[in-house]
This record gives sequence, C-alpha cells and structure tokens, in this order.
Amino acid sequence: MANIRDIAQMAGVSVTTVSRVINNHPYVSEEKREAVIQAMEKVNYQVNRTAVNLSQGKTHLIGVVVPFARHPYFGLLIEGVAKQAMERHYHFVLIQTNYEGSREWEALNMLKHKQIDALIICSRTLALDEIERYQQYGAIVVCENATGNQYVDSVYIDHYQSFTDALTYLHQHGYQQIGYCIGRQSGSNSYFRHQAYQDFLKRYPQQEFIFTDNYYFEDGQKIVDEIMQLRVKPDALLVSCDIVAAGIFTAVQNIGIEIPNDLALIGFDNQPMSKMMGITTFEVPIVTMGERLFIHALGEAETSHEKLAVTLIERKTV
Amino acid sequence: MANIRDIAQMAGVSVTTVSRVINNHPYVSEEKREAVIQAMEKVNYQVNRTAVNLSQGKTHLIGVVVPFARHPYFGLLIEGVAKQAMERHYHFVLIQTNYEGSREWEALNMLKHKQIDALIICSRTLALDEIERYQQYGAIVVCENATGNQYVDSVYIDHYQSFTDALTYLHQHGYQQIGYCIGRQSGSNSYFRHQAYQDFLKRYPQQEFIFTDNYYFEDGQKIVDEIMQLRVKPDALLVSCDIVAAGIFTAVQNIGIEIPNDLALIGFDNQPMSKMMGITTFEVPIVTMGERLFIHALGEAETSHEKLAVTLIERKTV
DNA sequence: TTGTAGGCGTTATCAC
DNA sequence: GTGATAACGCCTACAA
Repeated sequence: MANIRDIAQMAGVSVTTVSRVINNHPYVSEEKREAVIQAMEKVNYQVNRTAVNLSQGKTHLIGVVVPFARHPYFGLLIEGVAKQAMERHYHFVLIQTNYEGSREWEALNMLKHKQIDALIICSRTLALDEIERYQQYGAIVVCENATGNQYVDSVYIDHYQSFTDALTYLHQHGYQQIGYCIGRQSGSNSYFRHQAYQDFLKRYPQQEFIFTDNYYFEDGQKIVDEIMQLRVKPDALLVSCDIVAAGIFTAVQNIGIEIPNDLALIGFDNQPMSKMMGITTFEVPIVTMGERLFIHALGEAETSHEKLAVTLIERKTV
Repeated sequence: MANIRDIAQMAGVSVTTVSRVINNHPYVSEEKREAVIQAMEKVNYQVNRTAVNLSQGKTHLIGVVVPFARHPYFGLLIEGVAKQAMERHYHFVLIQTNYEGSREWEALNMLKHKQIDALIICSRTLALDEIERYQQYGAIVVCENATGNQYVDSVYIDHYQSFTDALTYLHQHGYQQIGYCIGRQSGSNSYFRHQAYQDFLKRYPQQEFIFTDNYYFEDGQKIVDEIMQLRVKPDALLVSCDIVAAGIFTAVQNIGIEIPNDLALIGFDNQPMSKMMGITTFEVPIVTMGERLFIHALGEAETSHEKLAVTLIERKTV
C-alpha cells in the first residue's frame, strides 16, 4: 500500500504538500494539488489512521462501558452515544463487563494505554476513587450523580426525587403496601432509590417489599412467583425498568391478579413496550443522556455535572 | 508521559532490552530486567498501543456492523463476538447502520484506513460485490449464506430449511392459512425465507400472508391490527423473531383470539422471553454464531463458510 | 545477551 | 507557496 511519501514522489512534490491537500490546508497551488490528487487516485491511496493517531496523540475512539449490552436501558444509552459519535466523526469501543471488576480495569487500561481518548462508564462496580485516578489519562464520564467530584464528569437523573414522586403518587392513589423491583442492590443509582424508599417508609410505615436482581422481561415471572409465596403481598410495585414491569404485567394475567386493582405498576424509562401495554411509567431521556455523556467525554460540556429531568407518564397500571 | 527511550535511559540499557522485558522476550539478564522494571514502576510507565499498532500494522480492533444494536437478535450476536474478543485480547468497534448504506461505507472505510483489522457484517444493505472489494484491506465476514464466495467468509443458518420445516410442521398440525412476519423484505436471509414460503405455497396452495417491517415487541400489535382488517385471516404465523411473536401473543389477549386454536405461532431464536410465554420456537445458536464470526474475522476458521444447525422447540403455541 | 539503527505513516515546525 | 526534517513511540533485523 502506498504511503504519503510514495504519493509525494509520484506527484513530484514534498510530503508536506501531500499532507496539505489531504487535510485541505491552504497554501498549495492548483497545479500541485491536481498532481497530488492524480497520484492518489492512481494508486488508490488511503491514509493510515493509526499513523495519524500516533502523530496527533489521539485515537478518535472512546470507550463505552456497560454491564449488559443487550439490556434495553443500555441499548438506548448506546444509541445516544452512537448518534453523537457519528456526527463528530468518532467511533466507540464497546466494553461489556457483566459487572466484573476485571473488565472495568481493562477499560481503564485502554485509556491508560491510549487506545481510547476518553471513557464513558454507564454503570460500574469499581469504587469511584479507583476510577478517578485514571482521569489523568483521559476524560472519564459516569452515568450517576457524582456532583462535587472534581475528577470525573457525570450525567444523571435524580433517582431519589423520581422514586419519591412515584411513591407519593401511589400513596395518593390509595396504595398502602408498596414495594419496588430493581436490578442490583449495590450501585449508586440503586442507593438513591433505596434511600427514597426508606424515607417514604418512615413517613408512611408499612412492610418493606424489595425484589432484587431483576433485569429482563422474564424476571417479571420470577417476581410474581416470589410474591405468590408471600403471606402479605404488595399492592403496588415500582419497577426500575419497563421491560421488567412488562414481564410482571404478563406473568400476572394467568393467575387472576388484576392490574391495577390488585396490583399497581409504575415502570421506568418509557420504553415502547410500556406504551403498547399501557404501563404507567417515567419518561427518562435515555438517548439524550447517552448524547450528553458523549459530549462530556469530549470535554465540550459547559458544566461538569449535569442533571436530566424525568416526567411521569400516566397510563393504566395505577 | 515517559516513553520507552526514557525507561532505557533510566535503567541504563537500550530500548531493545526494554522492549524485550515489556513483551516477555528471552535473552535478558535478570539484573537488567530488574532495573527496567524498577524504572517502569518509578515513572508509572505505560506502553502506547497506538505506537505498537503502527509498528505492527495491526490495531487489535475489529469492526462489528449491525443495523440495530438494541435488537435482541443482534444483542446476542454482539455478545458472542464480545466473548471471543475478550478471550483473545481484542476489542471491537460497534457500528450501527440503521440500514443506511452510508454507515456501511464508513465501516468499510475504517477497514481501508486501518482503523480496524477486520470487519464483521451482521446484516447489510450494500451489495455483496461492493463489499467484496474491500477484502483486500482486511478480512470480512458476513452473517448470511455466502457459500461459493471466495472473498468474504460467512457463518449462517439455513433459513430455507428451517422455514420449510416450520411450515411443514404447521401444515401437519392442520393449519391451512399460514403467514409469516419478518423484518425487512430485502436481504439475503429474508430472500431464502421467502423462497421457502413460495415453494410451500406451490405444494399447498393457499392465500399469501406476509407482514413486513417487524422488529420489536410493539410491532406485534401492529401485526394484530393488520390481521383484524383482513377478511380472510391467517390461522398460523411464522414469526422471524421471538420478541415479535411475544408481542403478537400479548396483543391478541384482549381481543378474544385464542392461541393456538385461532392462531398458531412459531418464533425464532429461542429468546428467554419465548420460554416464559411458552412460545414454540426455533433454537438458533446466536451467541455461538457471534463467536464463530469472530473466529473467521481473525482468519482462524478451518473453512470459509460455516453453517450452524437449528432445532425446533415445541411449546404451547402450535 | 545486548545495542544500533532504520522503519511504521503522519503531522508540525521551521526556514526558504 | 513549498519543502526538509524532526517528532510521535514502538518493534526488529542485524551486528556485535
């Protein structure tokens, strides 16, 4: 494959001139430009991006860390990132961690080794102060409330507030035994939601119902099975993601539990599926969040920490 | 940031020696190795992968082209690719095309510009002979029957056969008005399925029912709406992906259509969701397919074209 | 076992 | 306008 020197020789100019025409820089006469273009076309010249990267000290690549790539929530987040990446002529390396710390380290090391320019961590298991240290190698953005942290940027929604709003809404509609379903128990976002739940329980004492490790549609069945084992059952459920809510909605139909009379449901994210099933949910601007994460990764955001608003969509499950 | 030369100087050795210890090459005395390691630790030395890439002419990166990253089918495919990539210390750049040709060109150009070593095309809209030409820049693997093509590798399942099997199975169970639901009409895999359907109709004449542009759960509702408009309705549906079948299954419950009596359903892929809902489906080894795609991309496959087997999982919707 | 020197393909800084 | 030439950071004959 021809390189820039070959082209220079063929066109009878210097590599500088060739570089200028490649990058549309000024100060090159029309004849020489023409000659260079001729030469490039003749041998089907293509720039080697690796060389450009080395020379510029940039890769035009950012890393995106997700626990599960095929979860609808992260799917939308990725979509947002991809959208901005494309517009700005960037690409991204997807790193699925399954919440294994070693994979997160690997992503961090890619930053260290200059394989990527910046890193977006959509969800993490490593401690934030471990992650912070890698900020010296490139921008790091997390998708959780990291307000006050001076090393990493963050884009997030106020999970405490939205959970509180949802609980209050259910309470106002007369529900008295409210539980919630979530993915993992640990994690920053889960923490805020749990806090909201605990604070709500202080105001309106009732039994606690928490269902954990729920990520996918089929986990809805699992939750319903668990509920059926209970002597005292919840009469309303806050479900951290729509697809699980849809699973509950479906699983419940065969066993004579009526929604919303016997059981109310509030989902999160406003995935298309919840619309079709008429599930009351919170609209979370996930795609926008992905886009903003990317903007922060490029260091083009005005503020370090950015909160996005959510809105309740009232449908038929409350 | 320190480079290999700095380390060499600090340790009082040559860059060659440093390179040797970095890459665990033989022929370096214990003392020198120790000195180098000391120096590296002292300044927290990290290799610059871009430089390694340029020097070796490899990026250790492969491109993965999908139309929609958050579709469950492609999600599983990506999972398979990711699995192998991790084991072999590769990473991958995800390119979502939305079936826009320009995005596919972009992926092809990444190969040309040596930003990636190889390219996996999970689904395409560009013509295969356009794609073929880029094979000179790196291995290209497609996820469709490309038997006989000498430029690109392929990993695929026999859609003609599985569709034929499914149609026959439905026929044997007494269904007489069989239709099918699919994503896009064009595309190689769709072509084979359509052929199977046409050939079946020749053997057992009946009205034709084809529902296109169905990708997600909510499209099930769309299909059911369309069916309700029909004077003559299908009594069985072959659905090219489980999630759509699940959507149909759900949409049908409110309008008094009984499954499988009024309408039989056969899905594809055996996604967890179909298990939960008891949907009869074909088990397609999607994750394995992703893994094999990766192996082919690395040029480590024994044959150029590889067919994977599918099996029918009988459940309650036929 | 070790080191020298050239190469990988660009970009960027000067001087002309 | 144009062109040497030195980075960028690493690898690898080849020589010693």
